[in-house]
Amino acid sequence: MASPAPRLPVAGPSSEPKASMLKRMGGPSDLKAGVGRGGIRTAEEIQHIVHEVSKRSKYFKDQERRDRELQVKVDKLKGRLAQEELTARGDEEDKADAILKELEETRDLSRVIALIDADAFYAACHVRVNPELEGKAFGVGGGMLTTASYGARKYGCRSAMPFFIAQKLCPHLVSLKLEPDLYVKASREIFAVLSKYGTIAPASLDEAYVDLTQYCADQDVTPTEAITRLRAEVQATTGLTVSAGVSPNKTLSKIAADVNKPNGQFVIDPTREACMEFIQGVRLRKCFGIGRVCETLLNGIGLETVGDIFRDRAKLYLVRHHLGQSAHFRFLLGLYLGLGRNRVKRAKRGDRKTYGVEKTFTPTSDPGKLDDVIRRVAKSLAKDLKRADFSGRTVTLRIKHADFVSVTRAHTPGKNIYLRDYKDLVRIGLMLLHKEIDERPKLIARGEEVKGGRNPVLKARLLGLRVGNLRDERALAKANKLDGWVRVSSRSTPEIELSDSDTDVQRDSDLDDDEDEDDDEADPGKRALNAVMRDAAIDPFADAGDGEGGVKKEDAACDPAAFGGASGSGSGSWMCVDDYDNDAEDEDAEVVRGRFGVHRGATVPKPSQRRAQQPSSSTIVQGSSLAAASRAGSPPKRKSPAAEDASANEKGKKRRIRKEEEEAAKPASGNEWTCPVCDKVFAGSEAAMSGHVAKHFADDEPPARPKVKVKKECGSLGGGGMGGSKVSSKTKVKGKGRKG
DNA sequence: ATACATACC
DNA sequence: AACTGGTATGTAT
Repeated sequence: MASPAPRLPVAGPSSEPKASMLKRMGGPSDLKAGVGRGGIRTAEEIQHIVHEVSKRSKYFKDQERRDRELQVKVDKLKGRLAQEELTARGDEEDKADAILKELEETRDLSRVIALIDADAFYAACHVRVNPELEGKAFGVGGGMLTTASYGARKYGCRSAMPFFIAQKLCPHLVSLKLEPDLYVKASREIFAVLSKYGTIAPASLDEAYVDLTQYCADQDVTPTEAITRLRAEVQATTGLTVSAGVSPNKTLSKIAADVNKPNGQFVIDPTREACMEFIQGVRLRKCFGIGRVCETLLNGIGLETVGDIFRDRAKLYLVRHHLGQSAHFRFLLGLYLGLGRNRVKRAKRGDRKTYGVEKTFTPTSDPGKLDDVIRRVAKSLAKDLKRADFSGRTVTLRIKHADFVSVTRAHTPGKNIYLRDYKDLVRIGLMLLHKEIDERPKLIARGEEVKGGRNPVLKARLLGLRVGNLRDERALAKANKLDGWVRVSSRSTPEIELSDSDTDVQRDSDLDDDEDEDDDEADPGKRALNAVMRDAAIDPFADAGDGEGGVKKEDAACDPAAFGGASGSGSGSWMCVDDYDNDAEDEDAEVVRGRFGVHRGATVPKPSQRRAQQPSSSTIVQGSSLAAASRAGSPPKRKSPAAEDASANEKGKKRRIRKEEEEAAKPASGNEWTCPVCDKVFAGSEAAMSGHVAKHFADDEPPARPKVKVKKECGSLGGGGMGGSKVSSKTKVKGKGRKG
C-alpha cells in the first residue's frame, strides 16, 4: 500500500476522483489479487489510469452508485456505534473474551492442511507450450482477461479486467486466445501429483487443498519437508510452479499461500502462538469471506487488520448485529484466533441447490430480442437439468438493466410441480419477463420506485433463468427402485398428467438441437470424469456420479462456519456436515436427502430415450414455415405466454429456435467453455467453469469417517454470508432430508 | 415464497 | 465503445 509519490500521468480536468472510487475501480490490485512488488506502475498510477478509461461508462456510474450506498452503510454503522457507546455497560470485552475462550477450546492443531495454488495458471499453461512467451506481458482471454502474465501484472493488468483497460495500462499487451484443453490437461497433471500426498479437494482448476497429515506421519517428515517435496514434484512433472500455504487449517493455509507467491511457500507451525502471530497482521480483505463491503464497514469503525479485531472487540460487540452477515462477531473472533476448518473433503451431488444460465448481450429494449434471449437461456438450462437429472419447483428470472442494476423475479407454479423441460422454462421465463415489461410503465406512471432508470421501456443487458428447490430425479428413481427415470409433471397445472409422448419428444427435440447428442448414456459424467482422470491415474475420483454436485464449499465449508456455532457448538455443527458428507452410507444418504416421496408424477420412459433418434439437425434446419412465420411475423404484439408455449410445442420448433437465436442480441462476450467432464457449456467465464470442474473432482470422496451426530447451530453466526461459510444449520438439516 | 446483497472462482 | 457467468447463503419482508 505504501506507494511512492504520485506521479499521475493522467489528465483529469474534471473534479478530483474520489479515493473510494479509485480504489474500487483499481480493484483488488493492491490487496486480494495483489499485484505486488516489482511493479512498473505505482498503485496510484494504475488507479488513475483505470479511472480515466472507465469514468464515463455506465459501469462506472453503477460503481459510483454502489460506492455511495456503501458509504451510507458505513455512516450508519458509525452512528450505531456512537449510540451504543453511550449506553455501553462496560462489560463488552468480557463478553468477547468469554466467546474467545469458548472458541479456543475448539482449536485443533492436529492436522497438516495445505492449499496449493498454481502461479498465473492460465498464463503459465501457455508459456509451457510456447516458451517464447516467458517474461512477456500478455493476457489470456479476449473481452475479459482470465489471467495476466506476471509480465503484464507489473503494469497493473489483472484477471477479470476488461482487455481494453488492461491495454491502457500496458500498451504492448498481447492477448492470447483461450485454450481450455491446455488448462484442463495441466490441471489434471497437477492434481495427479497432489493426490500422491493425500486427500485433495480442488477448489478450481488451479487450486486445491491437500491433507498432508497422513503423509507426514508415514514418511516421518515435517510439513515443511512435505510441501517442499510436493512443490518440487509438481514442477518437475508438469513444468508449472505452484505456491503453497501450510498450517493446521484451511483458513490459514489459504492466506499463507499468498505470502510467498509466486513459486513460494509458507508454513505455519502447528502451535497456537504461531497461528495467532501469523494472522494478526493480515489485512482483513485477505481473509476468505471478507469482501469489499465487509472490509469497508470494518475500516469505517477503525479496524484494518485481523489483530484489530481483538483490540476493538468491545466495539465489535456493540455493533455485532449490524455488521452484515459476513462479519458476525464469532466469525471475526475465530479469525483473530487463527481458527479454521481442517477437513479436506468433497461435496456431493445432493448439495446442489440451483441450476442457472444467464447471458449478457448488447443492451436492448427490443421485446423480440429479449424473448429470444429467454429462449436461448431456457434451452441451455433445460439441457443442463436434463443432463444432470434434476428438476426444480422455482424458476427465477434475473434482469440486469442497461445501467447494471439488476432485479430478480421468481415464480413457483405449485407445491408439487417440478420443472425441467424447455417448454416450461420458456413459458415461465417469458411470463415473468413480460410481466416486468408490462408493469414497468404503470409503476413509473404511478411514481413508484423501479430499478433501471425511469424510462418506461425496459432496457436490459443481461437475462438469466435459475431453477431452485431442486429435486434429484436420479436419487428419486433409485429410492423408488426404478430402473428408468422418474419425472413429475412439468405443466403449470397441478394436475400432473403428462402426455408422455408429448413431453418426451418435446424434451428431446428441444434440447438437443446442437450438441447434446451424446450426453447421456449410461453414466456420462462418470465416464467423462474417468476419461479425464485416467491419464492422471487418479483413482480416488473414480466415481463421480454425474456432472454436478456440491460446490465450492471447499473453503466455505470450512471456516467461518467453525465459528458459527452459537454458543457452544462451534465446530460441532460443522462436524455434522462433514461427517454426513463423508459418510459411508451413500445409499442411505441419497435416500434420505433425496427428496422423494412426492412425485406422483408419471414415470417416464427410460433414459436413453433417444434423442439420438431425433432428426438430424440438417433435417431440422430444412424445416419450414413455422420459423419463417414466426420471425417474419415478429408481431408487434407479443404472443401470450400460452401461445408461446403452444408454439414451442410445435414440431418445427427446433428450427425456429435456431433461427431466432441467430437473431437474438449478440452475446457481449464470445468465449465459450465446455466442461471436460460433463460438457456443460459456460459462456464467457473461465472462473465459472473452473469452479464447476472442481465439483466433479469433489463429487465423491471415499467415505471416511463414521457419522457423528451434531447439534444445532448458532443463531447469528451462521458463518456467514461470506463466500466462505456456506454451510448453515439450515443447509445441514436440509442436506439430510430435503423433501419435495 | 420472494427479493436482494455479498462473496468466491 | 467496451466491465462475465455460476452458485451459495444470509437477511428481510
